[in-house]
Amino acid sequence: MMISSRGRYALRVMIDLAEHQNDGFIPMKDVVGRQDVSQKYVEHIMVLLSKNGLVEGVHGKGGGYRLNRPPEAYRVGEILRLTEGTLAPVACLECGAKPCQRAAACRTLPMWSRLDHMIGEYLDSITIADLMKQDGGDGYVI
Amino acid sequence: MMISSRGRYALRVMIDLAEHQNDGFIPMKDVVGRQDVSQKYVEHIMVLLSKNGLVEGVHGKGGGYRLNRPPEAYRVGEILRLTEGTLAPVACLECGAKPCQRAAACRTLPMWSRLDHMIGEYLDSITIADLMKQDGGDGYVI
DNA sequence: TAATTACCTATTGACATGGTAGGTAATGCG
DNA sequence: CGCATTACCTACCATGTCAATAGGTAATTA
Repeated sequence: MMISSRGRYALRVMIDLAEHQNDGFIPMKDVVGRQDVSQKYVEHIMVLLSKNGLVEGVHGKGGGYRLNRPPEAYRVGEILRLTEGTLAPVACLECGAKPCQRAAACRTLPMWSRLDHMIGEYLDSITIADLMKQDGGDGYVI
Repeated sequence: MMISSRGRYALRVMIDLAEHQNDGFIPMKDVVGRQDVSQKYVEHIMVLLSKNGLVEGVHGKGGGYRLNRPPEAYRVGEILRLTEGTLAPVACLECGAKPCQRAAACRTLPMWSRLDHMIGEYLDSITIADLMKQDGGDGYVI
């Protein structure tokens, strides 16, 4: 298993914010009520999204969070890389991994590398706007 | 990160056994010496592979492990599903997961489902025989 | 001033991972 | 037979992450 609750919650919150983007700043209390996730846990995630400029947070009454861009300008890959730390399928491909001695002779590295590219390209091809449609954007629901 | 050392070690051992498939039963001591992994840890993995019929183990002097099939008859996906337990990118797609209440309305499920298919199909398209070639079988090294 | 809301720091319990320890059982060889 | 060799078994351990909770502080509005 690759994507943890942290990343999945982040996506769901972002979609929820996108669906209410015309309502000004949305308090987390509302989002959490709709999405049925732990408020205290989501708070941590929001700090991450906020510090990295994906959303803007405003304190106090009438405050909450708001998207900083239109939904079609958020790639799923970007959000997941931020919340998960990496999307690499194996440790040796993680950003900042110590170089592997065996890399040159490794029989499996090309496979991992190609898998990494596939996953990254796929998740970068989808935006929050795509996820607002139930079918994920291509009309085909599995 | 999706594939742990357990799965990566399993693949490396299987490749090593494939490369020495004409030498009869190969003791783990030899494989571990070549692959530079923990013998005690690999022992656990071998029991799993053996119990599931991927390899055959023979006790005593002159014993060791041997592949039960030709290398081209092992799909990487099969080995990884066995050692990792699942290849699903999210918990709700794991085999035996409790059904999610939100599935019907879930905005992200189609995406996860498609990603799951992509990963599975890719890893099932590669065999141990492919991995014995340095380039992974398509002549293109990233 | 009070209510509301984001944000901060610390802690927790559960679990998986990677590995070690110390055996037992089977097999071949001298 | 006895010994070395090898797979296999059970148990344990250290570390880290995950998901969540607790208990605040700071900013903002009414």
